[in-house]
Amino acid sequence: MVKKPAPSTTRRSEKSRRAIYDAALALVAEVGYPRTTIEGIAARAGVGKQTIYRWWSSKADVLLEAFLDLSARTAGDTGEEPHAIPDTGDLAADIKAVLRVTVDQLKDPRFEIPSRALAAEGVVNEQVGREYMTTLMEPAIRLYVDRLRAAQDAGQLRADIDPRIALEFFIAPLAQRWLQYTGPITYAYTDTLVDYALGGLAPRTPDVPSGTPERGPVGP
Amino acid sequence: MVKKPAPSTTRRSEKSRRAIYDAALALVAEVGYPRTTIEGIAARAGVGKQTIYRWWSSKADVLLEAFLDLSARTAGDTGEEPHAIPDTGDLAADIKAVLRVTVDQLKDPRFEIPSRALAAEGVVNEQVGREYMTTLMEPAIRLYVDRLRAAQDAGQLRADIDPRIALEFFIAPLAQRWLQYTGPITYAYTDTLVDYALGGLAPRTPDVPSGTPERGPVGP
Amino acid sequence: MVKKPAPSTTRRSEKSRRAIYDAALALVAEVGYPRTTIEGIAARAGVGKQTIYRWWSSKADVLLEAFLDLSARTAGDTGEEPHAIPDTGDLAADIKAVLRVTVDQLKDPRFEIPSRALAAEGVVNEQVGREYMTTLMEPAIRLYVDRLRAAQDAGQLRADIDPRIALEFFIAPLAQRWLQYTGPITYAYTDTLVDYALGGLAPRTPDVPSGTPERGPVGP
Amino acid sequence: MVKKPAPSTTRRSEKSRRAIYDAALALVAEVGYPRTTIEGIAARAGVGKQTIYRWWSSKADVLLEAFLDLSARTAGDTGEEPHAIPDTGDLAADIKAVLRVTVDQLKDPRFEIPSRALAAEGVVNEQVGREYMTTLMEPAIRLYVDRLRAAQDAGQLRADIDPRIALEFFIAPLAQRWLQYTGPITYAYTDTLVDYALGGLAPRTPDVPSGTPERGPVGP
DNA sequence: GTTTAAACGAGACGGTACGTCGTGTCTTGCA
DNA sequence: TGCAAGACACGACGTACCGTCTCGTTTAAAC
Repeated sequence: MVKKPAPSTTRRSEKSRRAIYDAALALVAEVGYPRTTIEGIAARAGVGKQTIYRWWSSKADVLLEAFLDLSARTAGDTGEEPHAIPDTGDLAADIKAVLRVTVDQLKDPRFEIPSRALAAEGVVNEQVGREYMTTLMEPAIRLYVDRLRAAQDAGQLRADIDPRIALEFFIAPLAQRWLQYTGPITYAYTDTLVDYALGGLAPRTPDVPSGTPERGPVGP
Repeated sequence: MVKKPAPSTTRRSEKSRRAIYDAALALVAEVGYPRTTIEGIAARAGVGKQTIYRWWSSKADVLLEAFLDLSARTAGDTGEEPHAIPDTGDLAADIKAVLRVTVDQLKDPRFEIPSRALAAEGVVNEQVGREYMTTLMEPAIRLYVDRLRAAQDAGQLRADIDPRIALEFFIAPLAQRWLQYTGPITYAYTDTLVDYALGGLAPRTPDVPSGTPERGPVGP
Repeated sequence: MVKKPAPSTTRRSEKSRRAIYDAALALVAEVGYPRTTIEGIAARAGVGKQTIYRWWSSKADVLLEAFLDLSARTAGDTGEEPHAIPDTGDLAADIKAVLRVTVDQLKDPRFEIPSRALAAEGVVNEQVGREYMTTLMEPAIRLYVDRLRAAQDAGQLRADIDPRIALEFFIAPLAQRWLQYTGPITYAYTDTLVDYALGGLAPRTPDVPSGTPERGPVGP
Repeated sequence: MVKKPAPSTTRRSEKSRRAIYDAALALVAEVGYPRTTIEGIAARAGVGKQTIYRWWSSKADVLLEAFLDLSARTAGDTGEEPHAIPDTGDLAADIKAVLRVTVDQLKDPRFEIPSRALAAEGVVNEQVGREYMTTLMEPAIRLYVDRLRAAQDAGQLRADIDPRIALEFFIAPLAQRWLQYTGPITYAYTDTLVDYALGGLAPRTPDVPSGTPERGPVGP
């Protein structure tokens, strides 16, 4: 997790690590990311600053790991969403359900503040950004890919669609509204996204069943 | 622009403002946003710190205005994209063309570094985020809405589609790839986005298999 | 006073300087020199650390100046000893009187603790040592030289004596006992020093009135 | 030597002790006393920090013992001065000779740096100061006392002189010049000290003009 | 010759202070 | 009188050492 040269992990104090995670998450939640400081985390965790610098290279790094740990623990508690997207046979309904859970999570302050902080840091710090992508988003993305492939096998999705791109229709608009305040985030909104994405934006013309839709203005 | 109480703007030194804009953009480009400081901007601009604090409330605010000014000047130079999305009658082609310009811009370091910095700040600082949205994104969004409405009038887009949501299929995936390093940004990619979005992801069958309620406008 | 490049002294805050002097002397008196820290001085003086680092280059430097200021102020209050060694015509009595004052001062904790700290620092840090010598000791030394020259003129002191060296007989033994705990410091002791120094250690042999006393063992 | 409670010395590693002495002296010589750290000594000696803390109570303590060991070893090599001040019958010459050796030693960097460091520490830390006095200076002082007593017996020194005080005329001025940079240290200087001290500063006249009570031993 | 308890090297730990940098406010002197 | 220059109180930075505290691992004494 973007570690310092990692001194022999054997002697490492588990208690300190836990305390640091807790302090970091608590402080970010209480005062926000920019006003969370390494000194503050250390003081709150009852830990020397050096203990943080020994194991992590930056504030973002601490928070990333703390958040990952939180996610892991939360996932451990409740088998919420982490294992797979349900496959009831109804692709639209399945994805809508998952997105509703995502909406809830985006609004849960326990998750929102640290993950927003990490996302922001990742925008400007490519290393953190890629780390965030890899450890936090990629697993979820893979679940979408799996579900979409299943849908293709079942003929519910066009076979020529790249699932890696298709899933962006579900999550990217939501992400943008969340990250950039471009609009409200509701169940109705995510439901609509799924409908639009699956059905397409252009009118259904019987004579053009599939393939590239752009063929210029159809004259009358 | 989130100003301080704004002392009588009449006496304001135009020369200082220009110098501050230039210094801010130059520093962000050279050392990145986090290592750009107000002291640094003041020193580089040959200006007292107080002159910055008098007119702006934060580093983000300075940069936001500086970037806006840059955009305005650039737009003034070349009538690039700012006025409207072309309407050749071919919706897909028009949007693809615009997205290609957007791709170019996202990769132009002159724009990328400051706008990425502002986007990051906006993620974590809601005030900046909304300001960024309003002043930088909203104008572009309106152009999309206009073009999509025209397409609806022309029957190239389903009439029951909300253009404000539809346009997110074009820009949100691109934004996410750019902000969060979730994938490469190419012309082929944006072209594909347009195709998928307009055509939909589900196979075109007379009866839509999934339980989506909007089955497209049922012609009379 | 071993200053930093000395930013234009005009803007300097007199209040801060006073507060720093007071805090430094108080802390040294209370907790001793090694446990006096720049952070502590700044906190006690209600001053930013940078204000100290701006004007002085080290803890020793602050204390040296503070002590000098204290000496100046004290001298201003009481016309104690600073102007001259009295000349009653009786050299021995005059020097004994001055040394008694010195003994008192060496035992006054207000002076002892900081000057001991400075002396210690000076032993190991030549720059501080020379500064200490120049600003604190040299003026006193000059007074001794003056008085001894007057005694030479009056025929109370051998004409071939270098006063610069002679005075060391009065102050160096005292300094050594004080600095190195080589013996108790009392009026009787300093009186004895004066007597021994003026009278010499070797027995008085009428036939050798002056000149170099070492002439080998005198036979029978 | 101000030791920690001293765990059973039997198991003690001689090799480590030697390494610590060497490292301490080397570091003090190389970077000076204040920048010599216990961590540094441990690292250089290839020894755990605890091994130092187990046997010594402070940096000063380590160095004091190391220096004492160095002195012992050096004295072992060359029978330089440690045993006695020569007694050729010529008191002045004997003391001058010893002081010349002292001058050489004060200028030998091998001795100067650590002993200056210890002296400085001793000025400010009474415990170290007394230890320094007892273990390093006292033996030498005793030699002076012995020699001066012999001189008294031989009638070369006034019988009413306290040798413990008299010897300070020889070593205190030298010590002060060395510790406090109050003047150059040369053979000529120490020779002069001896001459002045033995002969006295006041002119040799049958009746002593100044009011000093001790007029020398009044013969029977 | 084996056992066993110490001293050992290594180094993580909670702390304190370092000296530097940037913040946002306040003050001074020049133009 | 507005502005550059910059001193100020504040506070976080990342580093260096402190002295304490485990960890295995020698190693020398006691068995």
